Amino acid sequence: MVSSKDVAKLAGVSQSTVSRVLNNPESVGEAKHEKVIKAMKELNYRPNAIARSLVKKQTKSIALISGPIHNPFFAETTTYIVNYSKQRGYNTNVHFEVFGDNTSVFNDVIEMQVDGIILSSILMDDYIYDDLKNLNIPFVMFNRKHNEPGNFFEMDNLLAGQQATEHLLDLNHKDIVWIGGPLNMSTFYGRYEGFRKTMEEQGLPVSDHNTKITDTSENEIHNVVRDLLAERNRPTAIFAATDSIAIYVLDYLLEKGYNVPEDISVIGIDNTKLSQHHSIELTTVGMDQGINLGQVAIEQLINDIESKNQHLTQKTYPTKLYNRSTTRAI
Amino acid sequence: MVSSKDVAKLAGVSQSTVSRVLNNPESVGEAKHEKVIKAMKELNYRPNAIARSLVKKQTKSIALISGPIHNPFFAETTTYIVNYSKQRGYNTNVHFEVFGDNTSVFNDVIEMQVDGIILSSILMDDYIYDDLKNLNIPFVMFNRKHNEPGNFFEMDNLLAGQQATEHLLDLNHKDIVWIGGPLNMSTFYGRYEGFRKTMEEQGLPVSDHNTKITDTSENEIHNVVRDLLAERNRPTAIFAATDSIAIYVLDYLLEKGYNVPEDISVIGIDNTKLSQHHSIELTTVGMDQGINLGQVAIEQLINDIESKNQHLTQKTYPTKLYNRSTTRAI
DNA sequence: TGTGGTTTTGAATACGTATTCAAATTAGTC
DNA sequence: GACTAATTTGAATACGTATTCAAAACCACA
Repeated sequence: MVSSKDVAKLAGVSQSTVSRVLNNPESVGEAKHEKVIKAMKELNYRPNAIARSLVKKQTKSIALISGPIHNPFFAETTTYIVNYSKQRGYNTNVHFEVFGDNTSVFNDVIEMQVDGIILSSILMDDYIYDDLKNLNIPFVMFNRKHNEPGNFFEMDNLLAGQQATEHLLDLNHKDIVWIGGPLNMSTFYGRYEGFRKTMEEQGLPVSDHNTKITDTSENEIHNVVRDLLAERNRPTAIFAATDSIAIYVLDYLLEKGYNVPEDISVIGIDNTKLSQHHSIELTTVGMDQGINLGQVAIEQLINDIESKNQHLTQKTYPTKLYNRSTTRAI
Repeated sequence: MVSSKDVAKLAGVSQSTVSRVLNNPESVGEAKHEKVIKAMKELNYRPNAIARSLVKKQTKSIALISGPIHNPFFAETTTYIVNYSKQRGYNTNVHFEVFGDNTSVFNDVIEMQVDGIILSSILMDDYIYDDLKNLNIPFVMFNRKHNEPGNFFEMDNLLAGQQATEHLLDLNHKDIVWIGGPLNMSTFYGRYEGFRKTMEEQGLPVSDHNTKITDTSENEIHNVVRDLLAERNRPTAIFAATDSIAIYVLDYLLEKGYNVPEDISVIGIDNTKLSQHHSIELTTVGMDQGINLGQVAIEQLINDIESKNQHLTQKTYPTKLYNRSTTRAI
């Protein structure tokens, strides 16, 4: 490990001067400047970011706590977040949520002294929220949010749930099953409430019978669908709370020889890139094209980090139906 | 920022003792131990990982330089790598390759003093290889490799290229177009060579006419396919060098009203999860199910970091055909 | 040549932790 | 109770950088 001291010795200057060449080149004289540069090259010197972080009290890195990237929604946001952060000079520490308990993830993040945190993975009532606030470093939530106020960026989940349900109702479906994740995640909560309210407005019952809570894994989705198909009165439509779930549902239905939408309609939410693929053509609900929640959130986060402004930013984007090929009237 | 000094003061002990409670609890007496623990809780003390890294000369973090995760292959490897590293106590710094020039990515990585590097994104003749070696920290390559020897994990790309080509030849295709990325990436090079050799063994010509080099972006793939379809003699089969490319090709063909495989056959390589989806059923070539290159590579890397063993590990896994629904005889 | 002001430089210090080394305390034995 | 051995503790130092502060060097001008 060659340090700035080594460079200093070789160049015949003090370590301070080496440091200045790096951070304040115009403040050092022509002659020494050249000597230092030459010595750096000769020794192949690389400044130690860890040491710099310690003294400057900023690591130039952020933590991303993301949902699983087999879900194309999170693949898209993660890509944007990592690349944008790099462009702004920040490294990204990526963590994937641990379903059910993110405590250990948060502990890692906190010790790493990141300059900011961007997370999609928080529960509405997550006790971790207080820790996060006490850290006194900027953090933003995207996709999901917490009950307490904070910076967040989300789609209008309630509206999305309504629109998806209305679409199915318009197509005369009555036996609709909602498949989603835990209701203490704001996305699922909103999408479920949209479903429930719209159904009940039409006098249609919503109960355990037609709402299935899962951990959103492929396996469990398949199990749920298998059970559904085994019932005497099969649903005519499935409302998957995310595109990712919808795509698992489709996979299983097709595998078992069902035709979609002839035998059963499927709708998702998110309007991911994959849902648009012409092999899939998933009917879904999503925001205007071009809005990437990861994008707006990371821009906000880095601006917050650098300007230290403290006012909250909360955005809830409207949604609309993308009517494609996996739903039809009965 | 509450430091170990603050804890020490409150507990009435020295900072050394606080440090020992953290790292060597059995070496500190009962009474002081308790006092320290209590003070830590009271102050909500969190050790500063940056400071620890500086003195211990290890950051407990690794860098992943990955191909784009819209390619499901990389989504799968990234997931495994991040989760496994965490389990072994390492944070993962994720970087996505910059097509054409990864210099700035490597600079970031080097300065961050990571304990190891795992990368899929290196060119066969990448000059960065020397820098990497000179760093004297463990690194492993997966998927792609460099000309110089090093730790790597790959599929047998040459074999894969042969098998895909043979499959198409067996189906009587002669007008086959190969679409891939730059040939200085070992994956594309091997897959292309497998294609070229197999074609030429059958006396079929391989030239610019039927080999299309792209940057593998959706846009450019679409452009290539558009041009192909516009030609008087359309190819009867497309050999996409990755599943990701194949899936873009499929999308475009379907969008333009073509039927696959009736109008044109498409084969990929990688056997990604997505290729197995029943909406897609992509014929492809891949390794035995269950082998995740990211998995074997990250296990090796962390073992190398912790044992400092220096012998090379090089694995080239055999491949086989996964005959699904996007190819047929003519 | 001398004065005052400006620029360039280096010594010293801080960041928060782990660790070495020697001092202090405790335990164990007769 | 005295001595030795074992355990527990704290002071000092190191890690590699940025920064403060004062000294040194340079400059312009009379």
